[in-house]
Amino acid sequence: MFSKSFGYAIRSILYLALMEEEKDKIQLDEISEELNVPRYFLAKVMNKLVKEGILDSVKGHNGGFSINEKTLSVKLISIMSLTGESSQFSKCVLQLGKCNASYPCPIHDRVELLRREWQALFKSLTIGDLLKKNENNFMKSLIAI
Amino acid sequence: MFSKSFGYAIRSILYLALMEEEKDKIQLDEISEELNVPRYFLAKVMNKLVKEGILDSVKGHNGGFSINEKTLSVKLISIMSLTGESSQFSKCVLQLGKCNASYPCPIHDRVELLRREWQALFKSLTIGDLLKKNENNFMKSLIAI
DNA sequence: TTATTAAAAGACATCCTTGTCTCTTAAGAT
DNA sequence: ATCTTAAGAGACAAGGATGTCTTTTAATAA
Repeated sequence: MFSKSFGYAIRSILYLALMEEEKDKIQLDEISEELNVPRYFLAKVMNKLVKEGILDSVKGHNGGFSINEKTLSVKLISIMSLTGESSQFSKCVLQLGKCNASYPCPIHDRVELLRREWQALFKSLTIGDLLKKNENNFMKSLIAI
Repeated sequence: MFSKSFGYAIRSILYLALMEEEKDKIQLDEISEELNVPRYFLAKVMNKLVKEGILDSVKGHNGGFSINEKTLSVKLISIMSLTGESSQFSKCVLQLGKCNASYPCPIHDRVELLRREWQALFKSLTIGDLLKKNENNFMKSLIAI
């Protein structure tokens, strides 16, 4: 349902946001170690985020990744389309090419309702929203076991 | 989100149920042709359904697949676990191994609500329920384009 | 019993996601 | 200018879902 890339992306962004006061730039090595995420694979995910303008990066000495003015307002749905799962919201559960309100598959209507809720959630939720939940030991919850 | 196997399974079962009055046994060839589904792959899916007792099959001359007394009461969630997507209901969206009500990830709570609805839907819906929607040209909606 | 039929079983290829490694590029330190 | 550092780019491998083909097994017809 949700790819690993998506999870890695969200967690990395949140990590950068939470660490922003301590350091303005954070290296890939630190992120992958702290969050327990495969380093080289994460590099590609981060790269996509940078290209999309969701994060900033600087090469070379004292380089690294950082959030920018846009980051906190990015909606989760944007990150989902980057990592390729937004099609989930439109694909027919029964894998029919043609399935819509006029020619519904046998579960179309019931599934459509729930889908709308998911879509609404990820269209409205931003990175900033997630950070607001940062009451207590939030950082710990980013780390994979 | 939902595998092709799942879609193939549901559609095949519904096809068998709808054709029951015409023929008591239907061959793989007919199903795969009518529903536009890859033949050999479908064979494996059907085989799982038979092993699970959801469908019956007879080998050899005049053999084929058919529904049984159990079929209509089978819940969609059972077919989902056969085709391997029921784990979707428990896996953390951020791919964290440890994510629960006590140690929630940043989106845990909101996702959990929606998940419960999905789970409830597929735990309650049966093949028979889907057939009740068979008001008009339902069969057409089983055929992939 | 033998031939035919159709499912079952198993080998193999393909595609996509994930994961790993090496080389290149660019930024800062010296 | 040169060296060091860290991101970027590209090649490659592993794994699972999907798709294809061949061989085996079992049921019926003859």
